[in-house]
Order: sequence, then structure tokens, then C-alpha cells
Amino acid sequence: MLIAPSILPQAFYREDTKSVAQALLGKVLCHRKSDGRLLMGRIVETEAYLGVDDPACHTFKDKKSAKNRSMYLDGGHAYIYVIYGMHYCLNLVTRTPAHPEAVLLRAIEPIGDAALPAKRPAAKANLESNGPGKLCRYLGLTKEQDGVPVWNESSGLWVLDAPPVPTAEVAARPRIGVDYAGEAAAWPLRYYVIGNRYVSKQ
DNA sequence: AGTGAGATGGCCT
DNA sequence: GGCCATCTCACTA
Repeated sequence: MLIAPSILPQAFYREDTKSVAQALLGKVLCHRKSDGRLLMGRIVETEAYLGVDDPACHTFKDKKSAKNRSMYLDGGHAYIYVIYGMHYCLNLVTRTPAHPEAVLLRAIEPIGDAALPAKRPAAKANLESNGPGKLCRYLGLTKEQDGVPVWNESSGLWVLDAPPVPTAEVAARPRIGVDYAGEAAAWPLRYYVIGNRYVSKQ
């Protein structure tokens, strides 16, 4: 008999951002699309963005804008923005509005319906969610989900609890694509499951 | 294996 | 007018 998996509560996301980024590894991201299909994936790669004191973060120096509006919501909301004009990136907001921080979800391992065989060459068939832009495309996430709460199913986007990944299987490395951020570019705020094939870069 | 460029749009100064 | 928390394909070797 299976135990019903529980949805991570809002309190989970109000904790320290680095801790949340690591704790999210192994959890199961779920999206109920408007057509009813449920897409799921096990989170295997994340990055922490540490708010007003982090030059790589969109809320560096407490700069508010139309784009980063959702980062000033309470912990447990989604923050989705457009990058390079054609890709979406999904973040989960952490802490509280006084500390606008977030965790970028960079890669998931498809499970359930999402693991259906893809109409792609074999080499690429199972690599459709190994990167922040590809993850959103795969789950069907767009600006429509920007700002929605993720601690219950009503928003269509939520995260199921799952056993934590042992710390010995987690690597911490510099974040990707933030070379402009000075010394912050070297901060080891990217976390991933060592050896998992869906991690965007080893 | 590694480098480079193009696609493409919203928001920034 | 320029900049991206990206991805893909086309090159070189």
C-alpha cells in the first residue's frame, strides 16, 4: 500500500535560501496543464539567488521592476521570466517579501507521464528537461504561471515531498551564466545530484 | 571537445 | 540601443 505523497507546505520555502535549494533536490515538481495532463519530474539541479546582496540576483540592491515583481511575493510563489526572448526560467521564491530571494530550477528527471517516449532521435529522447529553458518548455510553463502559489494543487503547479538526496551525492559549484556578477560568479550556489544524466552540465 | 553565432523579446538606461 | 540565470546548430580540429 502506497502512502499518498504530500505537497511541500509554504513554510518549506520560507527557510534559508541555500538550504531550500539543496532540500529541493529529489523533490517532485508537478504541473497540471490546462488540457488535464499531469507532467512531473524529479528535481536534480538548482541554483540559489540571494537577494539584495547578490550581484547575480534580479533583486540586487533591492531593485524592483515589472519583471521581478514576483520575487517580492512571500516564499512559496513561482517566479517565471523570459530570457533571451524565447525561453522561460522557473524559480521558486524563498523567505519573505523583506528578503526577495529565490531558487532557480535548472533540471528535472522526467517521471510518470512526462517520461513518455519522445519523437526525437534516440540520443536526445530523454534529454528534454536538462536546462532551465528546456525544463519550462517540457512542463509547458509560461508567464501564465508567474506569481502563482505552489503549496497546493489549485494553481496547477506544486512540489511533492520525497526523501532527501544524501549530502554525499550533492555537488555545490558556481552558478551558470552569471559571469557578469564579479566575485559572486564564483559563489558555489549551484547544487546538483552527482552523476545524474539530466543535470545540465557536470 | 570546444568555440561561435543566431534566434528573439521584454525590460533596462 | 543593449543586455541577458538559454539552446541549437554549424563550424574547426
